[in-house]
Amino acid sequence: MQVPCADCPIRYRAVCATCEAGDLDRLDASKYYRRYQAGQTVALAGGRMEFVASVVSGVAGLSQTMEDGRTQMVGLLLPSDFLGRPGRVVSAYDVTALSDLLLCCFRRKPFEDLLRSNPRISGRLLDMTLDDLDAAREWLLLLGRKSAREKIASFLMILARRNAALRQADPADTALDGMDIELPLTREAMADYLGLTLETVSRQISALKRDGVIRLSGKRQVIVPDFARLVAESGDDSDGGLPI
Amino acid sequence: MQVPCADCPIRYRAVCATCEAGDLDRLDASKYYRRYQAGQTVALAGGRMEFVASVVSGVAGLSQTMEDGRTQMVGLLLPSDFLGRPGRVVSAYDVTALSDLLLCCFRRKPFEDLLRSNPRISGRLLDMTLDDLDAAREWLLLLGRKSAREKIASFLMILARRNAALRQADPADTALDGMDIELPLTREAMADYLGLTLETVSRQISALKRDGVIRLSGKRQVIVPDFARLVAESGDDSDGGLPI
DNA sequence: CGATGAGTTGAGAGCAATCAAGATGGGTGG
DNA sequence: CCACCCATCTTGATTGCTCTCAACTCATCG
Repeated sequence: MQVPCADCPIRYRAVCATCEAGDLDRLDASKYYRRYQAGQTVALAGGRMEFVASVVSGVAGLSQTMEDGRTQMVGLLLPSDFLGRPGRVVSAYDVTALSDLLLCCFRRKPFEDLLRSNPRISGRLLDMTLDDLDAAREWLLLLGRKSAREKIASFLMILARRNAALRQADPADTALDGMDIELPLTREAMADYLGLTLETVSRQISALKRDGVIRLSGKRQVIVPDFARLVAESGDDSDGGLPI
Repeated sequence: MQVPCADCPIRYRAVCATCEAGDLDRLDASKYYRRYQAGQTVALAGGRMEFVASVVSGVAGLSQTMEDGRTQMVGLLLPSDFLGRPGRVVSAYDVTALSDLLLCCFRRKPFEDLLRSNPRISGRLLDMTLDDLDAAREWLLLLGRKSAREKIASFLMILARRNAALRQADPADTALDGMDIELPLTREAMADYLGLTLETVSRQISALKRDGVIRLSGKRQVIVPDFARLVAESGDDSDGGLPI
């Protein structure tokens, strides 16, 4: 049921990436797995979250809701991403399992002790947080300035790049032609993420399909015949941006 | 010209907040001040930035530009904020002085050595980065879901809260009635920040003034007679959100 | 086989962008 | 001291993209 850290599929990408054998023993001792079904709530904004965790498999979303019900997803956690803020037990966001989700959880106290005593882990967490910040800033550009069509194209690119990174493939654009992308989100979740309505998401996906930028197999499987074309549609610079 | 760390106006809010006397001596030894005039470029995206820094006074903006010229500001650095990413000499963003700006700069090598050897500083930087990430996520909600009017109101709130925090005042809403807010940005810079055009910014400021939510003295000075009213206009929850 | 949730498509409305003039105000030079 | 200039800001008219509201399709599951 629970995999030892040394055999973990996200061993070299998660917060534990820079750990040495001794560190892993301490993590192994204080960790436990938790599963959530698609749609389940992991934590509520303002509620206590007694652990921090790494996403082992599946997708989780962080979202904020306004009084009148408008919601915006503000974080998308894929395998190896870190969930929770050390030193703060109260969650600032709603955390939802967008697909079936497996978390590797650490009780706060031992994890925070480890953070304080182990510069390899705290340094790794700082690096990951800085990456999250860069990703959030990419997202600011997307939400502030991109058209609906560009938003969809950008989102597909992100998923493709993350997929490639997890498969250890070269994330250079040219290597991604013909890749199929599994959409782990409903149209509504995509809309929450992209600052659109689900109807607009649906329309733009249809339009990209009609224009030959993507092909669909089922509702949730996207094939990108020409990745450079997708990049052009996204409005991004030609280079791949920051490494994931 | 250069103030010793112990007398620094941002001593207890910047990256050096948790330093002890000995740490400050090392910082004092490797720091130097740099001034920029409003509008000057501090660094270009893709260019080298040989230092990291704390903002002592003034305002700096981080922004991203798309190929066709659309720009989005992705960070607003006020006094005590940290500029630059340790371990990465190439700037990911354009950095501009939005007003006259004074930076307390640290050469990378000594600062990164200090980060590695001193858990007080690295812990403080992690905390500040997590705060930046929370702020960026607030901004995602603003860009993704708020109306132009709500964006302007939210922006004024942020400035008011930061002002209050710097003056060590209680950032509780009730204490802020009658506060005057100096806008350190042009309408265009505000538009870049809010994902709007400068015309829309101007129109919405006029509308808020017409409706009695704010008063203006000159173009750049805003008076908020009733802070709760401004909060209501911003669409935020009634509580103050996360501390700045 | 009806019920349900997810997704698609259409028609119309509304908000902010765009295009286009003016207004304001601080600084400079005659 | 005044006239002019330029950047900044304001305001108006129109356009266009996305939202809203609504109907319909499709697959899955009791």
